[in-house]
Amino acid sequence: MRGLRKGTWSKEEDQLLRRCIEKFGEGKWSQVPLRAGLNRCGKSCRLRWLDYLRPNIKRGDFEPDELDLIIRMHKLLGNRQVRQLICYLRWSLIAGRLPGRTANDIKNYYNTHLKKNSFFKYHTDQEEQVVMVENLDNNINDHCPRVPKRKCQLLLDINNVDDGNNVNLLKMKTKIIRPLPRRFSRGEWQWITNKALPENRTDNINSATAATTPNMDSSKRSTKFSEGIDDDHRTHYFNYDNDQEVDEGGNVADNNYWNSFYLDHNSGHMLGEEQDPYFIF
DNA sequence: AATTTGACCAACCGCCACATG
DNA sequence: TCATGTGGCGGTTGGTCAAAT
Repeated sequence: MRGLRKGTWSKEEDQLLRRCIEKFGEGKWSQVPLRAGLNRCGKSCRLRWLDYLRPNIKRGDFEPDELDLIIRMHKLLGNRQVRQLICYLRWSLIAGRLPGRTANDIKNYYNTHLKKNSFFKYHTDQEEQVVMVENLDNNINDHCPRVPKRKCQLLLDINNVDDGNNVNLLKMKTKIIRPLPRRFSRGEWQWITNKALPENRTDNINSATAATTPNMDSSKRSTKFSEGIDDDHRTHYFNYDNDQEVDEGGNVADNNYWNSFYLDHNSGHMLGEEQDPYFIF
C-alpha cells in the first residue's frame, strides 16, 4: 500500500500504539492503525508491540543461564532430521523458555554471537551439565583490540568462573534447566518425532493426560496444564537455585508433580517415572 | 579531524498455516 | 472446495554508532 510509513518508530508513534493496545487489547492488528491513528501497516504495529513495547520485556545482555539454554535448545532443535527438509528453527520456542526475551532478540543474539563463524565455539557436556566454551583466538586481548563490548562482557563472565588451568577451553558453570511443560498437537508431535501418536491419544490435553498420567490429583493436574501448555503463558517458571517452581511474585508453587520430570537434552524428551510423550522441552 | 570498518539490532519481507465465508 | 484475510515465524536488510585507521 502506498504512503505507509516505514522505518524506525518515533516516540509519538509508540505512545499512540501503546494507548491503542491498552484500550482495545492485543489482536485484530489490521484494525490497529485506524484505531491508533497510525500511518503504519498492521503487521508493523504487531511487530513493534510484541518485540519492543510489550510490558515485561527484558533487554540488555543475556545471563549465563540464558545463554546456556539458547545453546542447548538450538542444538537440540537444529539437529532434528526434519530440519533437513524444511529450514525451520524455532526461536519462538526458545523465547518461550526465557521470560521477557523475544524471539527476535534471541535470534539476533545468536546470529551475531553464537553462530559457527563466531568468536567462541561451544560444546555441551551432558554428564557434567556444563557448557564448554572454546576461545578460538588464543590471545584475543593482545592482538585483537577491536573486541566489541558485548564480546568483552561475555569473555569477562567466562573468565570469572574459569579454574585457571586452561585458558582456551573454559567451563561455564551452569545449572540444569527445567523448562515449562509444553503441549504438542498431534501433527506437531509427529513432525518432531517422526512417530505417530497412539490412537487412544487425543489433542485435548486434559482428557488425554487424565487418561494416561497416574498418581496425580485431577484438579491439580488441570491447573498445571492450563498454566503450562501455552507458549504465551509465562507466569510460571523454575527457580534454578532450588528447583522450585515460583510465580511472578516469587512464591513457591506446589510442584510435587513437575519435580518428577526433567529434560533429556539428547532426546529432547521430558523424562521421569511418569514419562509422558506429550511433554518434551 | 575525517574517513572507514564492523558490530549490533530494529524493522521489514516473504512464506506458511489456519480461520472464515 | 476454494478464495481471501490474518497472524506468526525465520531470514535478511539497512541504519546507527563506536572504534580503528
